[in-house]
Amino acid sequence: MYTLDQVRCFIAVAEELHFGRAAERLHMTQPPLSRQIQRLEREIEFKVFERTSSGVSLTPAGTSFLVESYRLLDRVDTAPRKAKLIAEGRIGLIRIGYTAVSGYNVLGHLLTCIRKHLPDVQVELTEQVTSSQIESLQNHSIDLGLARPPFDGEGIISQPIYTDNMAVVIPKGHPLGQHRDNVSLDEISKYPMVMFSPKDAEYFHDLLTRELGISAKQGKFQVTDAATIVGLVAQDHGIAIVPSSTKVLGRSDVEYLNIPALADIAVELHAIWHTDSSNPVLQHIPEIMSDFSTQSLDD
Amino acid sequence: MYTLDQVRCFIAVAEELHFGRAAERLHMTQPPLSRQIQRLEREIEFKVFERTSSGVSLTPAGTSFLVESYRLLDRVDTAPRKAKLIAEGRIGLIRIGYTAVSGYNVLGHLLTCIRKHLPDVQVELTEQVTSSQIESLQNHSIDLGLARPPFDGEGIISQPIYTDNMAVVIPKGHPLGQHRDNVSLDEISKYPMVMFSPKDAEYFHDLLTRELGISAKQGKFQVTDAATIVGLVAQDHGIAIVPSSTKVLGRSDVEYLNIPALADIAVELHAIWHTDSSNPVLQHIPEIMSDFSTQSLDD
DNA sequence: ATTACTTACGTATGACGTAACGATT
DNA sequence: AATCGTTACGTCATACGTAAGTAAT
Repeated sequence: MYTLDQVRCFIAVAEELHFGRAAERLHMTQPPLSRQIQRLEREIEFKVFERTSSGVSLTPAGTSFLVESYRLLDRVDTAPRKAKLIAEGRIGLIRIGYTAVSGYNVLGHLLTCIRKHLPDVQVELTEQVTSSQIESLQNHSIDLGLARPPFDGEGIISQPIYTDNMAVVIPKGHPLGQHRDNVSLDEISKYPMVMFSPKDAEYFHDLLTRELGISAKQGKFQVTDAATIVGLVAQDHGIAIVPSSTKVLGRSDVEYLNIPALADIAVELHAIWHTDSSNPVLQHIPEIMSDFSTQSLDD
Repeated sequence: MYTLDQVRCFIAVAEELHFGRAAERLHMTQPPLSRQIQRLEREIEFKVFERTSSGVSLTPAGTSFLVESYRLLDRVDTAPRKAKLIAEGRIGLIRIGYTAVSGYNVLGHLLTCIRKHLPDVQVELTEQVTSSQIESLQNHSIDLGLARPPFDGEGIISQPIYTDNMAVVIPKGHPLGQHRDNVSLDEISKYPMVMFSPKDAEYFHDLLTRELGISAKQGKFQVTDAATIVGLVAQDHGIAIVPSSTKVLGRSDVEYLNIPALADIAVELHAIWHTDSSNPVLQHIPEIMSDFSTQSLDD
């Protein structure tokens, strides 16, 4: 097999079309250069130069081999640097799972931070409920999740990234709208509600039932996706308690009430990842998160 | 700079994760292998292996460098073969200029032959009149042309590829249609004609005026493109004498007359190329042409 | 003690440089 | 005669293998 030195010799001669000058450029004398070329030609089994009376010229195959040689040396040069960048997590891919609600608000800001810190890292996004994200993290089919507690999977690390609060959403013109922002929970309990699913929206479901004492039976529908809940509310299928960030859905057919009973209820979104993920991009999560937390998310 | 031998050593150890076995696979002993890896690590300035008590493992950067190494060695392996194939004209690009009429018929068959002989050669097609093809050949902006004589450019080589004949084209329902295929030239001269342009369709223009003695003045329009001529005939702007291969245009609003006066008029299409084209694909023109000539073009 | 990688040292392959050679203008 | 690439030959660097060393189980 031929060597990189031979390729470098070849390129020099091909560029100079003169063994003497090429040797000079390579800080060597003609004879060993000549031998290197001969050896290269023996290894690759074709002549790269035509040695005529009037000088040296590339053969057709040599001409083609020259461009291949450039590419080869380029790869030789970039391979270690690229490997280092990959290992440092500065280039590569990060696959992120996110809950639908986080997509309304937090995700965009997170992507901005990622872009800022790691401009050459590709991002792949998949909408997934929390339980599915944990499974994917353990499969190693995603690298990072944006999810709601609890995280009971093995090896899952979580860090709070954003705190939202809950609000009552009612259809436009609903009687509760009259009292604006000063409604008690008891009041609300009189109306049928669209509830979060206990399975795929465990966090919100438990929050409503446990923390607020709302009966699951009050819900005529059990829905996973907050956007769907708001949609059902708009179409008069009940009222609901949803994260405030659903406001960015921008629906004009609903109203939000920031009632006192919900004022102290904080709903947390966490970034989660797996301890033994091999993706080097995750190294930068701390710096990205700390940058993220300095930004205002209000809109 | 690191060497390919070092890369091969690295791959062996990375695959075995064991210096001893890797050395065995490389038909050498552990010490020099160990030194090769050390040297590699010194050259690329990062450690590729973690030497722990419990054995050898790849560092993150080493893991990335492994995939780069595979690609590198792959290129080392393919570069000479690729160069040889390019030089032999078995892979690469051939840029072909063709006249509009040749596109109706000959071009397709030629491409079939090229595909058959040179399945891995890409073909780029540009419609050009003969004079423009010659210019492009001299510019080296095309490699091959399909054109009509004469070829008076410097260094142009031509070879006949297809012989067509001329036919009278008349609009459907035209009085000449009654006599079907038994019309004299004199008869035709009574009707206004759509003529070929003397500049961009020199070959056909000269054929009609010189060989058949048709006066240029008989033409109300002078047109470059045969398809346009047939279109104008269809719309009753005159009759015309055009190559028979325009029949493949498939227009039902015109009729063709194969009159005796045109029976012996052969119109030739040539493949043309330039002596000092550097495109190695042209080496295969002879074989392609001889294969082409054994095929029937009638449809 | 054994296993496995690294360091030390002597040997040999091979790459360089000088010198001589051959071919062309 | 001069230029330029190749062959011949002696020297030195580099890479190998053997042997000894070191660290961990």
